Amino acid sequence: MSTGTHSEQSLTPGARRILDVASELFYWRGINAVGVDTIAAESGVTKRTLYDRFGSKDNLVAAYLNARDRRWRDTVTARLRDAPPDPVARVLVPFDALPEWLAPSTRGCGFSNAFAELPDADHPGRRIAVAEKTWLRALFRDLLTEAGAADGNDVEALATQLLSLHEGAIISYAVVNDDSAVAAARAAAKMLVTGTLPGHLADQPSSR
Amino acid sequence: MSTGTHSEQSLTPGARRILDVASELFYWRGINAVGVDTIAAESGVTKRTLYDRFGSKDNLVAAYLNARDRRWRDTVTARLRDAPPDPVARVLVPFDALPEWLAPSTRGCGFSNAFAELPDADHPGRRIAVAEKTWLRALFRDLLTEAGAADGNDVEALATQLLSLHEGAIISYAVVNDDSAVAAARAAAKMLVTGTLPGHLADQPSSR
DNA sequence: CTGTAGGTATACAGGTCTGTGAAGTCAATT
DNA sequence: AATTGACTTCACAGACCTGTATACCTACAG
Repeated sequence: MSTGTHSEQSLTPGARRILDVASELFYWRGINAVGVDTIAAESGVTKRTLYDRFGSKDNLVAAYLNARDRRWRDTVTARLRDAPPDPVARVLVPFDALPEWLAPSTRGCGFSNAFAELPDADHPGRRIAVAEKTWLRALFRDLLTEAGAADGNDVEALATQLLSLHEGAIISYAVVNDDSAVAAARAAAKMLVTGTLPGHLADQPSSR
Repeated sequence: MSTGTHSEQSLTPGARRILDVASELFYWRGINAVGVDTIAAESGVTKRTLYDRFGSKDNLVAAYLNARDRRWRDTVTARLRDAPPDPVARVLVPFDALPEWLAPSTRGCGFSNAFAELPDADHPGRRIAVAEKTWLRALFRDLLTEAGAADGNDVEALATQLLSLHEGAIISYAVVNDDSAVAAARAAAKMLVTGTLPGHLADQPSSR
């Protein structure tokens, strides 16, 4: 029992600190490079407490990715809520959220990194990483549909293209250290969207 | 001495086997998840030999990435050599090389993965990963220039966009398991290139 | 007053990690 | 005949890994 199912804010103070410290260390040093001893020590907590709260390192990794996933989705949906109604602009919202999300980081995307570190398809952490990208792709698809794209191959292909641009921008930014990567990817995304959508300005609420 | 500087084909049979095995294991299981004991055993070689040939695990990691980098660059340049002279098609060659390069893999890009696993900026392996992406971006820039793009911001931004599409396609393919990701990214790249280049068909050998 | 939850401290089991040391084998070159 | 390169076997250091066990402390709720 213990953790995993609820995963809510029902964390004890110690567990909260453990998760915060673990998140920081997992992201910056890598999941496999950080041991539970370090996490416990850095949290001001004994290893016993860590295992009482989280059960295993794998669970802690999953909790880290889950929390990160929720933060990311909340960030995007909040920006969508406050975004202007222009449908094309809304499609680009995930790109607008990126600079703040990536901050100064040279560490790239925590989910892609986790994917790289967890080859086991059954690892709960890997599943969360996959779910995050799947969610983002679905979000692009939905936003495109709202923007008046006809259902069909075009929407699917365009959603994939936007996802690729998005993920690739993070890599270009982190690996090649290209500060303009996100803005460039956003511009490319805009071009693709306006170039593919049928009503090129899509002002009227679609043809349905 | 020993390894690192020459890095050529001057490998002893044992070293060759070690490098082959290590490459396979590092790619599929992750660098930090594979120990030298496993590599030595799987190579039919003692740990002593491994250290005599490569000096350290970090060196072996660097050798792995170096070899992979060379294979990738050779693949792309060979395809460029055999490619038709159409300048736009030549820009897309790295995308055409992807399906064969990624094969059935669900493990994504070995360099991005290494980047995720090696947070230390001084690690020789990380440098190689960065160099690979930097090279690809420069290649896109050069191919765009040959395609008649005017020097300036456009070329730089477009090169970044192509790199992002390229890297993102690998992630979409590996993480989301989207088989069409590479083709979609290629189509997007084509759209961006033809939409941005001045001479929209760029048939004449540029304006210089 | 008696549990229970959330801790603490310490020790340890059983393993794996990278890396080295000492001594020796075998084949090819010089 | 001597040397060198490639390699083996075995042992070991010293650190780190995940995970558990024993025992105690404190605050609070029924």
